[in-house]
Amino acid sequence: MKIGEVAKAAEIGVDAVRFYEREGLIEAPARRPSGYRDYPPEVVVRLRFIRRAKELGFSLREIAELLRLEAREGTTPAELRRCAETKIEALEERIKALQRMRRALRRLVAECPGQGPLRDCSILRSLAAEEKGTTR
Amino acid sequence: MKIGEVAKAAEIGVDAVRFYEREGLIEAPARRPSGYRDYPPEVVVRLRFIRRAKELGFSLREIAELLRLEAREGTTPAELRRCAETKIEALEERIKALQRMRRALRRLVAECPGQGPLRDCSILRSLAAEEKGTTR
DNA sequence: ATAGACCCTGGACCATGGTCCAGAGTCAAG
DNA sequence: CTTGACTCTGGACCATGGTCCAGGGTCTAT
Repeated sequence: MKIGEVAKAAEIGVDAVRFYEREGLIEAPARRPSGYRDYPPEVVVRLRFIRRAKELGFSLREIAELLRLEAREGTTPAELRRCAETKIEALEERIKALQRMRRALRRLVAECPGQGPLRDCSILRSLAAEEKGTTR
Repeated sequence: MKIGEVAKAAEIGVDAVRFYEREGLIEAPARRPSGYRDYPPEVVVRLRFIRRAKELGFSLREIAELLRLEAREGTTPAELRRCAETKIEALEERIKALQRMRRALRRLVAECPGQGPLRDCSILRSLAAEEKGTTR
């Protein structure tokens, strides 16, 4: 596949594809005699993963780490396991924080528009919790 | 409270506080005769919210929208309700995507390091789903 | 064999979300 | 009444994650 084809399939720009290659998120593909990049179709899955993970708020650095896990490139199995577990914990915190935010919004919808004295549905406080001690 | 105090309490830099003021995420505080900004303590909650939401991958624009919801500044109650519901749906997609990713990582931990033929625990595919039609 | 769509490299430029001065004033402790 | 920590404004600068040329080659259809 040519770069324009994979870019379109992954719904990103061709420049982004080349950028990810430079940044080491995808490996440099084979070249045709013309010099054109020639991609295997699997790269599309990888590119879509990158796009979606970015939308979820992961940095390219974090995405690179996830991709390294996927490729099982953490030296030993034990090392890989430890690394994956760290990532799982971080994901869990993130999920919980989003759930708290959702709960606050649900209360806003359920209680507030009734024009009553509107009980506590503070979105602000939904993220007040500190994760001290759990992570890092 | 002086800017250095709120910044420390919210665990961000004083420059960030002034930046958020310029960007309209917090309102310009009263000034002392000296010209020093003088904050009410509540601003700390708001600043912590901004910091945490940023860590969750929200842009300042999105955070501003959430803060507007919190302040019930969506014109009519119906409008506010509609807006909040949109945000809830978006949150739900995000939560689901993170859960899929977590599941993939859990499988990686559970199955792979046993050096067996390692079954399918593709992290890549955990985000393959497209949200077409649901949002927007 | 030529137009139009695509690809190459390299570098300029952009938005976001800040940080880091400089130069000047403020404030609390000793 | 001076020293050191803090604050002010304004502007330069930074990292991230790209986009957008320019100048040139390639490919395919007519």
